[in-house]
Formats: sequence, structure tokens, C-alpha cells
Amino acid sequence: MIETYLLEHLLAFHKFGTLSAAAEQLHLAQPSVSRSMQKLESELGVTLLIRSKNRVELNESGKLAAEYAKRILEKEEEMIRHIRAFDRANRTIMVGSCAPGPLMFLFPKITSFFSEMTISSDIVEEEVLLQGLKRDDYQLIIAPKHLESEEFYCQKYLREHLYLSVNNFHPAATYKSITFAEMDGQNFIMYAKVGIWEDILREKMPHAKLYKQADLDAVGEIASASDLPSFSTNITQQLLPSRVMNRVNIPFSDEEAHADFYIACKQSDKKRFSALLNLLKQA
Amino acid sequence: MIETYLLEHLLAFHKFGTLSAAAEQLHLAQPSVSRSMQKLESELGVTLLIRSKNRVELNESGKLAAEYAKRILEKEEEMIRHIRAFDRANRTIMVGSCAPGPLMFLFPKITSFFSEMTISSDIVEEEVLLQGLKRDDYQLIIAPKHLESEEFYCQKYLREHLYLSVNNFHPAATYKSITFAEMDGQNFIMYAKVGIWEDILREKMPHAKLYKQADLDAVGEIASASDLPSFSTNITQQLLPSRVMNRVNIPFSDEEAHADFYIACKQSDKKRFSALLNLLKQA
DNA sequence: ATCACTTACGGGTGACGTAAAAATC
DNA sequence: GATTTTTACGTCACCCGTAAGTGAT
Repeated sequence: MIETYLLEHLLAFHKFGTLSAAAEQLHLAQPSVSRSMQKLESELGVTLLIRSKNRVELNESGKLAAEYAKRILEKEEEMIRHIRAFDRANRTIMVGSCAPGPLMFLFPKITSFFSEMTISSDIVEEEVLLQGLKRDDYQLIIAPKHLESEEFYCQKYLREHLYLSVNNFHPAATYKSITFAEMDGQNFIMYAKVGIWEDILREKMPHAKLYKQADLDAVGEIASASDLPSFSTNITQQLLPSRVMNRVNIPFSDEEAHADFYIACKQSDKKRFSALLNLLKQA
Repeated sequence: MIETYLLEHLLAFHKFGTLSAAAEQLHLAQPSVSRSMQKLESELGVTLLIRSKNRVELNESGKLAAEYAKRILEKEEEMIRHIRAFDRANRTIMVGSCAPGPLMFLFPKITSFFSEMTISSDIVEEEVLLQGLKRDDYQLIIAPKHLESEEFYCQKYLREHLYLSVNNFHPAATYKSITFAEMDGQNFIMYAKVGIWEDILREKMPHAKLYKQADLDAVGEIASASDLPSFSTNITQQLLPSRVMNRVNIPFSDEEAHADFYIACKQSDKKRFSALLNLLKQA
């Protein structure tokens, strides 16, 4: 059988036209490539090169061989990429969520159950979640609705409540609760990837300006430094206690400020995640 | 890049289940295959094997890799086969003919013009000739009709005349000429591959028995040893003089006993064969 | 002289075999 | 004990680089 390096040398020669150029491209001395061509010819038992005294070029058989070399080498590269990706996918749990809070809450638990795995997560829209779960882009998703498909296992996960987060000097600081309508039209600083919360905010406060920050830490920083109101939830208050310094959290009383989240996986993965899912049921 | 021998070792392991069996199949010692698997894993950076103390098997990544190995190795084998066939085709002139006489006449001329090429020939039906010329199965064909297609170049080649060949004691031995009708119903010994002549004989002498001999030399031998009549032509008389010993050749007077043959090649090959074709025009 | 290729020679990597150890059946 | 795998070690093949030679531009 023909060794791969011979195909590489052949392809380089085909691409660059001379043995010297091919050798340079391959980071080899010219004689190596010359010998490789000879070896290839001898193994095939077919002349591939037209040798003038001072010049070599591929004959028709050589060109055919080069075509094959190209295809085979591409196939090998595809093999390497695919296997590495497959392996990576096998050591990675991809989690998709429609909101950051439930994800942050899940993260420490999932890492403790799957300590050797890489956990990778995304905040995306509901449709992407479902498609992704179906196509194995995600192994776990956190959805805003219960999934009814036979293909998936789905259970109630948690309920998140939205709060207004303001400093002590804000007019609303003393309120026991507040409504979206009361805050509409004001400027807010908020985390960029809040998933469905953004939809809710934009619907309930159509005149509010939302200054989105890609960096989660920056949200707290900027909120503290400015007097801009921001948002928190029962979950972020628990997981990011640093952000509540000098700030008060006033619950929104609107119904839309309370969201239920569901966690789901493929039926075929239910066993694998059962310990984790049971723990979440209790909490 | 991954060398071919690693893929071969992987595939053998996949096929035979154990490293020892794979090694035996590959005519190698077990440690070689063991090392190859390790090397493969290290080059891919991916674990491919589940190692128990006394047992190894492919994991999912390994199975995927084995699939790729199979496909790549098949591709390489296809490459080898295809290139060798292509090369062979390039050093071979395939000649198709509808009759053996014109072919025998052509053979010495074509070999002298293309001394370095292998000449390969076939006696087949007219439709096969045309298809074969079109599909490059044949580079030259000898046809019973002039080809009118734009795709081909065609010229008159020669005229062949059929003779009855009998020993001196045969009743017809003294005839100046004879007809098919007069000989119908008798038994003949003849060469198996006479192309269109067989069609003609069967049509004109529907009651004759034709004992076909695959070996050309055997026809003469058997004809001499027996008293069976056989056939000859102006061409075979010229090229196979040994066969006319103790035999007389009586021309058939029927019109169908005289056949015109045409030689043709692809227009794209006309230049290549021009010297040969010109020589044939003169003869 | 420069360029392109081939041949010749020497060196080092690595593929392989043998031997031995460990573990399982 | 037989089988299977891995590790250790020595050997040899072979791939590569350097150097020299040939021929063409």
C-alpha cells in the first residue's frame, strides 16, 4: 500500500510544478522529493513523470495519481477533524438555555456530577434550543415551557423572579414592589445575554432603554458606579451576592416577572443524567 | 498526517477484534500493532481504545476512525487499480475487428509502427465495435461497413474473398468455383472466431454443421488429418501458407463470399495512426 | 553561473522482532 | 497453562540531508 507521505510529496509536486519548489513547500531537501517520486513509480509499477534532462513533469498517469492523492489526503484530513470533533463532543456536555439564571444555578451541580467533562453553554432562543437538542448540539437544555415531544425527557426545574435593582437613592428604593409600567421609559444597564427576559422587558417596557453589557462582571461594576437601575432575580441574588452591595432589590409584581423553567434531555440520555435530574427535583 | 500503515493496522484490528489476530493477519508481531494503536491515538490526540488489563476494544471514536480507515484504504486501492489500468491502456492499442483475416493482415503492420506498445485484439460484433470505439475500449476497429459518424475517421481497408478448402480427394476438388448452395448440409471444420463470416455461412448454408475450433492452429491440423472441408480466404492463404498443403482452395462464386472491410479510429486519434492508415491505403 | 534533477553516501528516526512481565480466563 | 496486552531492548530499514555530478538555460 502507498504511504501517505508519498501522496503528500506527489501533491506538492503537482501543485508547485518543480521538485525543488515542492521540497521547499514541504520543508524538505529536493532529493527527498525526487526519491519519493521514484518510489511511487516503482510501487505502482507505472511511470508518472516525463523526465527531460533538466526538467520533470507529470504525465497523464501522474496527473491522475495527483488527483487521487488530493482526494485521499482531503479524506484523511476530514478523518482527523471529524474524529477530534467527535471525541471532543463525547467529553463535552453542551447545555443550552433560554436564560442565564437557571444556567448559573445548574453549572456547579453539573460540574460536580461530570467532573471529567467539559461543560459548554449557550444562551439562545427557544427554537434553537429544541433544534439543538434534537441534533445533539445540546445534551441538556433549559426551556421556558414544558416539552411534550416523545423524543425528550422534560421536568420542571425552577421558578425565577425578576427584581429591580437600584441604589439607595433611587426614588423606587423604598418600594415594597414595583411594576414594569412604573419603570417604563427609564434607562437600564443589563447583561447582554438574558434570553427570554429581554423579550419580556421589551414587551412590558417598550419605552425603556436597555444598555446591554456583554461582560457579566461589568454589569455590576457599571451599576455600582452609575445610578442606573438594573435587574436581578432570586437566583442572581443568591449566586452573585457581591452585586447587592449598596443596592436594594425590589420585586416586580407583574405576572410576567415570574418565569418557570424546565430542564430537558433526550430520552436516550435520561439515564446518564438521572442523578443530576433527581437532585434538581429535590431542590 | 496519518501514515497508511497505521490505518491498515487499525482496520485489521477492527476486523479481527484482537491485536494478536490483527497482527497475524498483517504478518506482524503483536507488539507492532499495539504500538501502532498507541501511535494513532497520540497523533490524533484522541483515545481510540478501551483498555482492560487483558483485553482491548475500540471505543466509539475508534469505531469512527476504523470506518474512515476502511474508506481511505479502499480509495487507495482504487487509486492503484485505476492508475495501473490507465497506464496499461496508454501503452496498449486495442483493436476490435468483425473478422479475423483483416486483423491478421493488420497485426504485423501495427506492431512495426508501434513497436513499444502492446497490441490487444478482439473479434466481436459490429455493434460492440462501435460502442467500444466510442468508449475507448478500442482505439482501432475493423468494421464491415463504412462509418458515417462525425466522431470517427473511417477508410476503406481491404476486400476479402471466401474459399472452400478441401483435400484433393474431395468431390469438389476439381471445381473452378462453387456455391454455398452446393455445399449446404455438409460438415465443416472452422475457426471459432470468424466474426461476420459465421453469420454469412449460417445464412447461406442453414443445413451445414460447423465444427468450431477455438485454437486456430488446430483447425489446420484437424482439417489435414480428417477429410472435412474447411474455409480459407485470400488473406489466410497469404498469411497461413502451411494450411494449404495437400489442399485446394475453390472460390465461392456467391456475392456474399466477397466482403469489404473498413478501418476506423476516433478523429482525435487520426493523427496518431495517420502513417499506418496511409500505408494501408497504398496496399 | 545558475537552475533543476539525479546519484551517492552517511546518519538518525522509527518500525519491527524477540523476550519478558502482568493479568485474565 | 493458554491467551492477550504492554513494556523493554536491540536491530535494521528507510527517510532524510549533504555533497557531488550531469545537463540545460
